[in-house]
Amino acid sequence: MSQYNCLDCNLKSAAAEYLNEQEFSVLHENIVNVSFVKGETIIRQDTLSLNVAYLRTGMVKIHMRGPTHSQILQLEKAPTYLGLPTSFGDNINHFSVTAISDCTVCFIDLSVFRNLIFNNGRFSYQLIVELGRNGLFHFQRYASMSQKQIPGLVAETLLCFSKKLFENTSFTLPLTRGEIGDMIGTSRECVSRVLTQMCSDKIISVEKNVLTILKPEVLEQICEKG
DNA sequence: GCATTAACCACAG
DNA sequence: CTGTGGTTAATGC
Repeated sequence: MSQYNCLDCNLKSAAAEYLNEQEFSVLHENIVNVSFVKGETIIRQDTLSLNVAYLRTGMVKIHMRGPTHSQILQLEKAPTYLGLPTSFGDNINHFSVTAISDCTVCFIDLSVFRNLIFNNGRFSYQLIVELGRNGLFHFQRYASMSQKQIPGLVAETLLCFSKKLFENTSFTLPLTRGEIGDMIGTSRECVSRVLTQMCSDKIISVEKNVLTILKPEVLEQICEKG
C-alpha cells in the first residue's frame, strides 16, 4: 500500500477531482505506488493487464512492436492515466510503456477502478474526455504519418515536444534520433539529416542534447506543408 | 531524361 | 549513439 493518502495527493487526475471521501478511501486501500528509474519498463506488451496505471510524476514513451521496427506511438507526461485503451479494450497489453525519465506510478486494482466508473458519472466523463482526446490525437497522427514528408513529420514532432510536453521553446531531447525515427516511421539517418539541415538553416539549434526552436513560424510552416 | 526524396549500407568519431 | 557520404529505387515534371 502507498504511504501517503490518496485524498491528500496533490497530483490527482482531473477525473479524481470528482471522487468523494469514501471513494478515495476505497481507492487508497487498493492502490500501490511504485518508483521507476529512466529506462525501466512500466507496462510490457503481451503481458496480462491486471490494473490501471496512473502516472503521477515523470515522462514515458508508449510503444509497440511493428511488423519490422519498433513503433513509438506517443510520449506522455504526468499526470495521466496509462494504458486505458488496454485496460478496457483487452486483458492483454497491446503496447509497452517505458520510463524516459524517473517516474512514479500508481497501480490501481482494475475491479476497484471499474466500480468507480459504474458509480460516479462525473469521474467516468472525465475519463471519456481523456480517451477521446487521445483518439483524436492519433487520428491526426495517422493522417500526418501517411501524407507528410520527413521534414514535415520532424517539424510536427518537435512542435509537439515544445508545445505539449515541455511548454517551452527550448528543451532536452527526450528521445534519441533513432527513437524519433521509430516515432515517425523513418531511419535515424533521415532524422539526423533533417535536424542538421534545420540547424544550418537557423530554424533550430542543438547543443549537446538541448534543442531550441529559433523560428517557430518556419517550423510551423514546414509542419503544415509536410 | 532529370530532379527530388528517402531508404539502406558502411565507416568514423 | 550520431553524422556523413555513396548508392539505389521510386516518383513526379
